[in-house]
Amino acid sequence: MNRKATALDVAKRAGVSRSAVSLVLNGRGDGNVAKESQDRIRQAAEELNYSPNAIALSLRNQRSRVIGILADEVVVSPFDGNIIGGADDVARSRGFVTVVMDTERDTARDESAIETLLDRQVDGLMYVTVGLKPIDVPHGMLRVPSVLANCYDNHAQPQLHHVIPDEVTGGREATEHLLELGHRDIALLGGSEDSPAAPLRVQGYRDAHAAAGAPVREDRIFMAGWDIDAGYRGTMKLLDGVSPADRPTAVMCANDRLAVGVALAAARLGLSVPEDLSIMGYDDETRIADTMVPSLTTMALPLREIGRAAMTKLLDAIEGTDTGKGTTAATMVPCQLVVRESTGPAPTR
Amino acid sequence: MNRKATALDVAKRAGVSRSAVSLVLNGRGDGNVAKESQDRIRQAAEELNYSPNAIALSLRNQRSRVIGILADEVVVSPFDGNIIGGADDVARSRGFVTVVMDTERDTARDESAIETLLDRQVDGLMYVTVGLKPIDVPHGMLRVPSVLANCYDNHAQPQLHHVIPDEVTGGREATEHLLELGHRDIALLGGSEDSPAAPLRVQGYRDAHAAAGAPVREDRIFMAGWDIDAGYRGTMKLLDGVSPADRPTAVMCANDRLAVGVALAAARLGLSVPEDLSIMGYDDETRIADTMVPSLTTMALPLREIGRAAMTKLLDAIEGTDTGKGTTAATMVPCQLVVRESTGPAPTR
DNA sequence: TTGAAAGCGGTACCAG
DNA sequence: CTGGTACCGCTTTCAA
Repeated sequence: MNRKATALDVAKRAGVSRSAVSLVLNGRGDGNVAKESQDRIRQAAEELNYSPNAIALSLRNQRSRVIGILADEVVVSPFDGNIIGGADDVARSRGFVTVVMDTERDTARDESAIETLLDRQVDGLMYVTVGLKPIDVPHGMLRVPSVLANCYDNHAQPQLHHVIPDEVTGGREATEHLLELGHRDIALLGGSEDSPAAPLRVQGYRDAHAAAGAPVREDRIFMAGWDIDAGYRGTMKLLDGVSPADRPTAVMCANDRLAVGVALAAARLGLSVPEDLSIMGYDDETRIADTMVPSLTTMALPLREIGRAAMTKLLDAIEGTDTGKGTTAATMVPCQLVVRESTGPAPTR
Repeated sequence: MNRKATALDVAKRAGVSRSAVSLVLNGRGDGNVAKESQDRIRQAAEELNYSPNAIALSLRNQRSRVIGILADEVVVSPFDGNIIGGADDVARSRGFVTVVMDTERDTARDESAIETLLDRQVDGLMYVTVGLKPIDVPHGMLRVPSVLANCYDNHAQPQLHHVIPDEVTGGREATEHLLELGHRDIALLGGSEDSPAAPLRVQGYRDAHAAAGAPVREDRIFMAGWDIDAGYRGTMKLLDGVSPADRPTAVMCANDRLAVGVALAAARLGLSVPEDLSIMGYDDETRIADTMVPSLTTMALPLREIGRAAMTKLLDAIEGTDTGKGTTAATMVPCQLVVRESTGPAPTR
């Protein structure tokens, strides 16, 4: 627990002044410090295992090279973690460090968390949410460069750039996959209206049908919720006791957990997947979609990419690399179809 | 993006010196500063929305009131997030802030992450892992007070206190629950040997049998893995084509995802849960165990409590509240049985 | 009761 | 090429 070496320690050991140490270790030794001293300094630093005190640096430079990330729910979610992972990748590669504060869904803590971060001189701020959602941008976020990831400003005049997945296209491409397999009666378990992602995915579902000239049956669309039991119950309602001719041949789900419920219900009803029924997930949730039996065809959310894009935008703004002021206030990142085993050709009847 | 007010700003506005501001705002105004000045100072601070610069404070006090948390995989896991949540609770309540760095399973990044944290003057360090596991304690952790959560020191002479779940008791109590329901033929899907948790839970399973005088059938124990497909395939091997008299009446799983696989397989085989087969999970994974159909009886990992206990231990050490040096080097936190719908009385035959 | 000054660990400027 | 010095924002000691 002994204290770390300081620049002064290094200077003493090398027999020079602190300023020399600073110059050399920051690569501006040539032309300012004698070659010989440079070597001694570098060696001394090595021996003492010296690295500059980031706190002192921050105070001096008025910038900390720290990006504060405010998450609403990383902590219990397998989802937005990937956003943070992607953001962290980019930050590290550009010499920044991220610190994460999680409010565990208590938005009342937003402001004070931001204040804490601001007191620590963060150079920028990023707000991350688990699901796509509108937020009230905490006041303090306007005081430093900031960006929103997977969420967007609730206000009429958005002040911050946001990066979100392209849910409409995602919903459309998922549906197209099913249509291409010959399905013409595709049920939709659509999540619930409390998430803005749900209606967007439904929109994609409609768009795909329209483009294919396939009629949409409104009675096939259920806003059921997001969990396994909702998928199970929805499927039971849809299929139990229904004659094969009247059954949808595919179910598209607003997330993978719903799809698990659908598969469970199908199994109880003695239906084979995908022979009798194709199941399409959404999210590509790790350890769920890839390990289901059969494994789930799903629309992967580009979480990592969202994090990367948001952080890139943010750092560009901080470092003044940002090219245009007039660039769009939003970035849409495409989702990615992952074809596995739970979807197949529509059964002939 | 205007700069924050400093103590000097407050002093000017109140017409006093910086020292006075410092004294008053730190509660040591009485006896040192005139009542009248005190009021003016407090008012000025309020008006300027002043809060001290944490960076400067850290530099001055040589302590930052920041706890660094190194996580091996929060980011993609729904699990150890709760440990961090619990730890953060405790830290905040005691006036500390936590900053999380995630290495995404790349232990090569451990040392440098710790170094980064140390450069930022963290007052203490906590290492958190997703699953129970032995680790090589990064060198730097010995330089400040540190604690291990959900993991433990690989070395012969452990230097750090660790907080882990009591897996043996967890495995035993889960088994006891089944035994009490009358089950005498309980299969075990035990995860895999690469996790130290697996053999401990198996040990609990054996202990419970021994205590109940029930023989253990070795051919009922499978080290299958941890995912849905492993649970599915294990169950198929166990039950498919086996006459009812030769079937186990319950399956105990090393985690909830295995249990999902078991339920799926049972459904395909036309078996009812829990009437024909009881299923016991482990972990109490959010949104899985509680929303399965039927919902899973499971052994909840005390993740939040682990985080709380570890942080408490750490802060006690930092603040010198720690009572005894000779206290145990480890804390075991009990797991908690959560009874839901997937377990029931053993079928009579 | 108040204000001036030192120092935490750096960096950067400037005179020598 | 070198070392002294000011300053980042704050706390604390000490002298007035």
